[in-house]
Amino acid sequence: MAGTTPRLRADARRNRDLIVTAAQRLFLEQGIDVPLDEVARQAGVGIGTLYRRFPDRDALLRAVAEDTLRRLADLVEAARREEPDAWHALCRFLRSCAELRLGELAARLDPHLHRQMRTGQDLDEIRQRVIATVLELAARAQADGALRADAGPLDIAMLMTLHVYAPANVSGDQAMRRMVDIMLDGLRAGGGAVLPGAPSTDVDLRRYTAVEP
Amino acid sequence: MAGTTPRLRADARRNRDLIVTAAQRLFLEQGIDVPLDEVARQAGVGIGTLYRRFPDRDALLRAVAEDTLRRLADLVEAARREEPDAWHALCRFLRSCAELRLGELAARLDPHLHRQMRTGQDLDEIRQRVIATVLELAARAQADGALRADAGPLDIAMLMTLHVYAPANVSGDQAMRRMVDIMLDGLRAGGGAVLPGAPSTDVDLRRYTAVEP
DNA sequence: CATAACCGGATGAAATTACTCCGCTTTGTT
DNA sequence: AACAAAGCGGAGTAATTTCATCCGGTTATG
Repeated sequence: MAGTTPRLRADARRNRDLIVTAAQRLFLEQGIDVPLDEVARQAGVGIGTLYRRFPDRDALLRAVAEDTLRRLADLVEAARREEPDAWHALCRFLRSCAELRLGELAARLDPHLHRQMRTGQDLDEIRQRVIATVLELAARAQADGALRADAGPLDIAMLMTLHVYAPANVSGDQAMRRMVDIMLDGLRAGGGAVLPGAPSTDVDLRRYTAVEP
Repeated sequence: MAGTTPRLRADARRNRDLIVTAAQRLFLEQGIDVPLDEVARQAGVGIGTLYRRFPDRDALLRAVAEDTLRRLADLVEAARREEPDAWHALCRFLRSCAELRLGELAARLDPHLHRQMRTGQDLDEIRQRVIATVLELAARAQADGALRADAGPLDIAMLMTLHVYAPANVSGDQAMRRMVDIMLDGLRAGGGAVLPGAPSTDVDLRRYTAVEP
């Protein structure tokens, strides 16, 4: 991502963004193997334009992943910055994350990125930032007594990549929101465990987050 | 499904089951558009065998759906029968449902079944049974004061179709189990809502279950 | 042991998807 | 304003994937 992009003409830049956005949506709706023609069509650009900017599917995949991680980082950092209370910050982040389905997208994208190691460094840096911030919030919320003591980072990670098939006439957004709210209720301090089940906190931590390693 | 199957030779029957089982697994792992060749391969039978038993993809889809719904019905009815306490029955059902990912499978399958209405009747009958039993359990649990008053059938429906991308080295089963446990904690009476968000109980009920209509 | 049912995979048809190429349009610069 | 460079679109072709059939050999069952 260094000198490869000396500059991009205004229209080119705009189209590039349209493509990434369309890809993001389609990856979620139809899986990451959607035909690239479809992506171009949805983005409202010609297929040639897409292929010029992204020589192959992997390039597009990486671009989408980078954008996703970046938005994720923005979300969690904004929440941390603007929300004094750690628990509220966590709630806010997880909620927006679910609504935008960013965590899910990242989780789906991730396995496909490890086949191509190049440019993986950039992505990894952002990912680490996300992980660190989320963990910090969780730790603080726990220290404040707001987050259950037996909740682990793994729980947060899973909350981030949650997905439900929304019943008809309920938007995916609403469904996700509701799910997350319920889970946050479950994670709040004060409730005992309904069923035995290991707290799953005894597993190596740093490795679990939106984007699994 | 009436007189179409006068009888099936022992090996034929066995192979049929192998195919359905393999399809079930692959539909979950790779989506319902896996190549049929792959299904045959995983089932350990020739492609010819598959096509003889299931003339086209839709036939296989329907067979898998039927099996899935049947297992779902067995689960919920067994839970209701063997567990005196409604809340515990509900927990048990939702837990096993999540572990086997039956709800998710049903949800994924459902939209594709409505293109072909034939034989839809049989399926619908089972589905109705599942829905009715789950709703009954939920109502009873609520009456017992175990399930939060502001929890709706929609919440149960969503719990059934939940899915998380399990982080590496954590099995999907474990992940699902944990998620469901947390959500059940959240749904238990006693906790207040973390965030506003409509209780989503004000939507038509009978229509939301594992298999959305 | 006879035969009807069943098995498997090689095989060709059909559909999907990937990717290139080039004449025309837009942008930004002098 | 006028020119050069960068960008655009999509028709068209190649490659791959997927579907679906057919038939010689095999196995269950009475």
